[in-house]
Amino acid sequence: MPQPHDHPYIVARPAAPAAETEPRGRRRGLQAQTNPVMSPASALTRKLAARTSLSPADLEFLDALYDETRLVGANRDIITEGYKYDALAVLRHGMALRYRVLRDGRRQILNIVLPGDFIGFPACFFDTALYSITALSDAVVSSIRFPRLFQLFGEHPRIGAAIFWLFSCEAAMYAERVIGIGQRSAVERLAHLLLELLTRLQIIGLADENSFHMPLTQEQIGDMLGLTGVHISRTFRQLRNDGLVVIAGQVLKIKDLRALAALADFERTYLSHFRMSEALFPEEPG
Amino acid sequence: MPQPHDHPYIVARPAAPAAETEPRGRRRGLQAQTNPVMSPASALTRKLAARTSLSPADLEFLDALYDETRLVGANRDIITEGYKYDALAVLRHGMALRYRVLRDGRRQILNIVLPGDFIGFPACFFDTALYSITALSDAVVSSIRFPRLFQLFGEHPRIGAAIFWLFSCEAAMYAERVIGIGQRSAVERLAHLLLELLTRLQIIGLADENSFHMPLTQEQIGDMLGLTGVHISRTFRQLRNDGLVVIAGQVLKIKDLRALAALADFERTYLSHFRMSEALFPEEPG
DNA sequence: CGTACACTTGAGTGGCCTCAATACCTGTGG
DNA sequence: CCACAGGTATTGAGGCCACTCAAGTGTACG
Repeated sequence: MPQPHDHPYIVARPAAPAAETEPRGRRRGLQAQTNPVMSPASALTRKLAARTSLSPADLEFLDALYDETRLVGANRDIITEGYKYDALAVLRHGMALRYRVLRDGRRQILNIVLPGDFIGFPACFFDTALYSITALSDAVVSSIRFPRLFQLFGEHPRIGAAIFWLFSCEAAMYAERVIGIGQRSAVERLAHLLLELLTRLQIIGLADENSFHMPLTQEQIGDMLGLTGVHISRTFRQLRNDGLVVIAGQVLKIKDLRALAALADFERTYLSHFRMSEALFPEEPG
Repeated sequence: MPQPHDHPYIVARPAAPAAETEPRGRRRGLQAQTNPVMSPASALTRKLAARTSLSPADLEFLDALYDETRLVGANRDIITEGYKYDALAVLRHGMALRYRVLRDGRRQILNIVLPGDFIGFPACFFDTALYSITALSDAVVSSIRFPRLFQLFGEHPRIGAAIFWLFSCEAAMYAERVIGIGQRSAVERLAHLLLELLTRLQIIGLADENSFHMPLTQEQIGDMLGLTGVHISRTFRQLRNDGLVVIAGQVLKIKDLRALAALADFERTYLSHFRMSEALFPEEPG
């Protein structure tokens, strides 16, 4: 994957446009990333394999896991609130936002969906979707129909348990956001979000030691943290003035990781605790 | 259980307390559920049966579901953050709070756990618990060890799917709280909480048409909504002045349900949407 | 009758919001 | 090439919602 660092989150685009100064040929064409969609292991497989040991049969099953794959253009809904969906899906490529719009137009972004994350939890377990999910960039989504999901639980218990555990992570991340919005100040929330993004992007190989490409506008960050975009700008300035972060273009670099973590009360543990309890595996498979 | 009316929200107390202002013989709504503590069906079984049809074998399995049962006194932790737990548990009796305390002492209450709710999701799927759960009143907790849980998924797929769905509800409730704290004002949040409590208590038969016993102090409500207890007091006054609610003793009565729901932008659907998708059952069991 | 706890209410403060103006970048079209 | 529009970020002025601090009430309990 030899791309520079313009849009590091687009994993598979072969000819990624370099810097933002360069002229780019076509804007919203989807054709670029079609063929090498997911190289040897998908993001989901990587996430699972990092947490539990998978048998060759498991890996084979994961390779043929998806029922259908579709492309979603940037800024288009993958899931729309109120509609019915009867399959679980996985975001295999690109990024997306899960959000809800209230009657009066206020919007709350619940979380950012990264490659390898599930889409449709908890939506697909309800009769109609509770939230909308919109693609931040061109995205690739694959679906898993329920029969296959249950087959999975029956025949590949380790994968089933791991997926169970991924759902737990999802719930835990919502809970962490409740804590953040409920109790922390604007700087703390922003610092926490930056560290969360850095950590999650590192896990799937889309961030280096201390910098990453910020995929969100300041207004989106505000909608995510219960603040206004204007105030996000002021808060960023504060972080910059304190020498904690540097923003160059759309690349955000964390200059003092320890200080930022201390400010945010960020416990890396809360993401590294995201390892599966061994108790989930009372018996080893053959 | 020999104490007087000090903790009236303890479900199973035979002599339900009266409101302190008016000497009426029985409390409204609390009367019905007094003696049949957990009789014929547990709260969990009732919740499941309301959503899916259970075979006699399923019911029999549910009756013998629990591995051990223990009592927890009021104000004692059922689960403590940072410790390891290797079983899923169900709150069978009493109420509890799930919360996290930050370094500087701020506390965020994530939700209130009612009879029939799971304890230990997502805690038990991590190596150490992410949050603490403390008993509001004397409580009865039963645990389900993992082997039995997996047995359940293998041998009683309908129950397994239903439990899956309950976890989805849990995640969705966290997400709703994010939306509430992130976007709504103090009155809206409080109104929403009151309606959520009313609805959830009604489902398990602990509330009547428009009133219920408020199990939380105002400071606890504040910690739940990201506000201070003082401001909860002011907000309650506003709701009282507007003729929306009445508080007598610890019984909260909603006088104008429609107006309160409109104020809170409360969609009853968001709880009634909590019915399981039929898609979860591609095939009927025998 | 004194302590403890929850609730109420007031006065003053502060964090974040709203409104608004400006600058910048990018793509589009004259 | 420049003009223009749309989206994004920055910065200022003023306002409001919720906070902090504090005093006072009512109830429960020893």
